[in-house]
Amino acid sequence: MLNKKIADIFYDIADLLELEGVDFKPRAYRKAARKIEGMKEDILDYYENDELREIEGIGKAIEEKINEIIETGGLEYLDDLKDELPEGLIDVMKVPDIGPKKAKKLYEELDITDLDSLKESAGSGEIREIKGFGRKTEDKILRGIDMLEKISGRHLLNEVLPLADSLIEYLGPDAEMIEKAGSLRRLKETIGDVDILASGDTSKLMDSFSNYADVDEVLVKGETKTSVRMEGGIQADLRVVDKESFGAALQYFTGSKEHNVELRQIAIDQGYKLNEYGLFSKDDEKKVAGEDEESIYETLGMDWIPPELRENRGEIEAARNSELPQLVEIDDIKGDLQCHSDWSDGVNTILEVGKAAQEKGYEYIAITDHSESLTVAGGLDKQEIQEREEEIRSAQEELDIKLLSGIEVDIKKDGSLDMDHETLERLDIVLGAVHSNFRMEAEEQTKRITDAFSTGLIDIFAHPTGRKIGEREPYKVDMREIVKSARENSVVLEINASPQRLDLDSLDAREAKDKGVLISLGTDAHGLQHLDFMKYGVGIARRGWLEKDDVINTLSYDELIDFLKGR
DNA sequence: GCCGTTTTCGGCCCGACTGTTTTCAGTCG
Repeated sequence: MLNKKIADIFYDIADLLELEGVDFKPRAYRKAARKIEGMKEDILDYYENDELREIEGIGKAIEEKINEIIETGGLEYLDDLKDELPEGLIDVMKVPDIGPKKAKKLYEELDITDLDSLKESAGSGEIREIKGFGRKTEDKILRGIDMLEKISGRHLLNEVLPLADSLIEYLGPDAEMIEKAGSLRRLKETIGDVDILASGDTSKLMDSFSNYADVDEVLVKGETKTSVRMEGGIQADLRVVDKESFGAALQYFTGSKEHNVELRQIAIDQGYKLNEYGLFSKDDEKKVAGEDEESIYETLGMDWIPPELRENRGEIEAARNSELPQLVEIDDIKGDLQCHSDWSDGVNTILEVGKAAQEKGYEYIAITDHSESLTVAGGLDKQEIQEREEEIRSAQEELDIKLLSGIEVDIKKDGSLDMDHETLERLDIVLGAVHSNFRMEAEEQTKRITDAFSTGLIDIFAHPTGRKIGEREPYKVDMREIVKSARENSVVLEINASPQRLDLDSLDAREAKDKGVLISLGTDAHGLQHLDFMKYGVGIARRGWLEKDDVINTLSYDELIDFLKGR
């Protein structure tokens, strides 16, 4: 989509300008990028109607740049910036604790131009010799690079899933059957590459696939498999199989590897052989199943296992005993329990958020703006919360769904809450969250959080580990203690559905469920398009074995209000 | 670079923390 492309260009410009030490411009470009990225409308419409300037954050200069991008496909200004400083420095800045100043200094002093040269220099110990740097910084750089490498080559769900869906739609007419496979079908938090399985006219499918508009380069093109690299560096594989083997291939290519190893062993034990072509009897090599997945699982004496559970974490045994959970589904979700309005750092008005939620068919949505101490996000004080109340009331009059007046209140370093208790008690819903002092020791951090729980004022603990995938490690915390305290204080733990958070992760979510703690799903939307993140949260919930009753978003509005009042 | 108006340029979010210093710069949220 063009909005995304333009936004990405502006983000790059902002980074490069920051490296040059330019003031304020980066902020202007980021603001414009965020606005464009978050718009529901196609920016092309604004361009065609000559209305770009009406978008907040777009003035004369940025309008001209958008025109240039639309008309020429590129932007000279960005090319010039890249000539002045190596593009790889943008990656260097992704290492925690390296910002524009340090990145530029590393470039000037040690000729570090990208992550590779940074790693080399940090490893050789020459970074600590630079003024302003030291041993600790050097260590931290090495650890930071490690983290980045761990997810390098992997992509967030929200980058990959829409891409896979449009590919499937595009290939659909040529295919008799077509499905996502791999970690994408299992809805894993990060995705290596896009796996698509199809049956139909092989050569036609392969040709269509390699001629897809977003394909940058065809890597492999063969009889059964074609691999391409798409715009943005994501690799996509298309495999074509016979219709008779589709189920077996889908099972095989969905994985996980661990699940498949276990399943194949079970097949052997029962006198079968399982591979991507089917389930075969060992005696006469006759195919006994394979056209669909269900027949394979059934023949092996178990229920069909939803892809999200296929991690060899007990699902096979449960399937054999017909004890698989009835996993929560997206259609069970009646509302979104974390989102931000323009009262804090969201881009949309409360009414806009409410209308969008209404269009999604929700019964309710919680407006949970930040509290005062999160100044970067324009957090609200007591007075502003009261003023916001007015707007919520008037928005409510125009809506068929219910707005919950809420807050995402900061849990301060000492475990106290960043808002007076009377105000919190008056609100419909209170999310507590940690946004500062990430580096406390586990014991201290845990106490901070459990102390906050014991105020009795927190309904939901938001993004419980604070991780940002590929950007920030979770803070150190004793999750078992948190879960225990949540149970004791009737605090609900959130699965934050934002694809870069997905926090709790599926393992912690399952642990919470096992200990009798309820889960809430919140998209943490800062723009309307983020409301669509709910499906990723549901994915994590499913991977965490959660059922409808484990998730409070499945409650009707009345039930939810009763629950919040009664807890 | 945008915005808003004191209509022509000044203000733009800023406090906490860390690691490096020896009183502060850089990063982060």
